[in-house]
Amino acid sequence: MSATSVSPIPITTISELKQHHSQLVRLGLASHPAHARRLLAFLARDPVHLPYAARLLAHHPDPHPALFNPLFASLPPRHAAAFLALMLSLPLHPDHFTLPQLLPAAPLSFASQLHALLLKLNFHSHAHSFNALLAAYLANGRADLASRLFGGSSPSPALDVVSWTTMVGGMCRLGLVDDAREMFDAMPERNLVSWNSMITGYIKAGRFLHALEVFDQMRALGLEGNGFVATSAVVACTGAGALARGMEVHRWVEQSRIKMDEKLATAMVDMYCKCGYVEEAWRMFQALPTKGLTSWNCMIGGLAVHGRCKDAIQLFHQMERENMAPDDVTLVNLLTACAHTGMVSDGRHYYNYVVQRYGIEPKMEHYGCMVDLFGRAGLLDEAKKVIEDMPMEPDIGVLGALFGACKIHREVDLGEAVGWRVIDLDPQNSGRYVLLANLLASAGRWEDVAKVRRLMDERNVGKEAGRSVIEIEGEVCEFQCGSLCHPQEKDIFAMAEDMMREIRLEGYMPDTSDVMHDISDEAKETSLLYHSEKLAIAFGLLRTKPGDTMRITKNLRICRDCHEATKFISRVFEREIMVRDRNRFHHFKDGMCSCKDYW
DNA sequence: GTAGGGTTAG
Repeated sequence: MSATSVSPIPITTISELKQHHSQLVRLGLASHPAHARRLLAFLARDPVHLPYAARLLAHHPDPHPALFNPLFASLPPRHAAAFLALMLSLPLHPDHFTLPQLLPAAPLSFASQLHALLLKLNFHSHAHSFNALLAAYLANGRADLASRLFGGSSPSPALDVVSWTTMVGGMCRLGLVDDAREMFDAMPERNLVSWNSMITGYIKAGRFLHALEVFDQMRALGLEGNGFVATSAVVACTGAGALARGMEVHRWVEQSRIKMDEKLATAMVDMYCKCGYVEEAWRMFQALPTKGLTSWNCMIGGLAVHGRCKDAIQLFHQMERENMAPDDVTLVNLLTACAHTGMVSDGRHYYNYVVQRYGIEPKMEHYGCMVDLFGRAGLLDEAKKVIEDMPMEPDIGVLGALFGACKIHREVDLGEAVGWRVIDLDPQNSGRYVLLANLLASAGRWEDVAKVRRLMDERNVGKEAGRSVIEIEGEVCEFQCGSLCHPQEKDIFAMAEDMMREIRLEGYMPDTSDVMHDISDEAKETSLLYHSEKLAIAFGLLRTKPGDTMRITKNLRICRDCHEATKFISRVFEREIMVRDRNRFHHFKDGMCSCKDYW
């Protein structure tokens, strides 16, 4: 009788399984691989049935690795290890599928046991097993063990392009992007996965310009690329704020045979939003044949960072009309839109509405948004109440939002208390020290400012340097606070000084309240002049003409003084200036900013 | 069946 002659009754409960099993036993079919696999697949779904599965395997007349292998991938490592022990005790040898199934989820100690097994079985030269072991060490944060295995000589491993790519990707994930780059450069052969791994590695490290360099290098070799590489390139442009480069990637995709799938298109929508070209993002979004949840979220979030709160809300309603249910990200984006425009009552309304209507359980980030919404608006008591009433302990982000609000509204007492708490929770984050020092400086408490600075020194927390990127005629230039290394540096400096002199004549007054040094006012003003966005704007003025738009992307938040100065510059020099800071867009035109000074 | 892509407050 053939195995398929028994009609496959659906198995949904354990009693059904037992009935089915006894029927198979009567027919003498219980050991047939296809039936046994089906029984095991059901039993593996719940740990309470594992002893049953173990009995079935232990008494199988002709056990085969193919019966065990599917369990290894579906069971938690602890149970998988028990079944491996059973397998070895039969004794049954693992095959070439066994280790690749076991290794991806293996914690370190299990991985090293499997390493020993790999050597014993002489699977060292089996690329799949060997690469899975490399990946397991990397996944456990052990680049050292992976490197030793990779470079090992006895017995010499079979390295293929996947081994190299596994190392590159794994080291990038561990933050060892420079080591990964060395490996990447040494690769004997690269495929598109390798190129993409290196590009995404730089993206994860926030080194978008390096990511784009690798992308350029790939294209210079005449390689065609695919949707993955294209998406990564677009994401790199998004991170860098490089609109012209992003548009160039867009053209490259259209000229090549790369298919514009939903992920790629959504990445482009995001790129156009975050590079300041919302209209193009909108066109692409509207043209999407199918709009996934992520696409809606991207577009709503894009409107939010541009301060277009009403448009974001309108789009949310359109989303509802098209029967797309929002998720927790949608809610974050909606609340951000409201928070950044001071629309407190709308924020409160949509929070309640979305949570109730769609059954979204408010998470930490939503409480953070609400704290931000109230705090930014100066309703610090409301913000504190959100924290008191939330069902969990506030995390660093929620407290950070409250702290940020204290900084905006110069709430020195509360801010100091929250600031220290936030610093204790995340002592390596330089931004919090700087914020606290600024807050104390604004109250003239120089001794305490010095205390904060000393603590930063003791803990070896460097202040993150301000960096601004400006793209001129497709060329991406980066400026760093306080340092100029550009062929035109003298001209840029002279321009920066001219620029400040001219806007002063128009009424600009330097705002030195954010300078945390106890130095003379003149020295404070000079230190402001070195801010990276001012240098980038000065460079932009040299290279553009009145009526042009400049786009600047910076890594930190724009300071009060730069914000004020840029408003004047936009009017006096007749330029539109878009600045994307860490949080949002500022669109300066005719002496005003799109944020209406609410940020 | 070991390597790679889109959204999220501060």
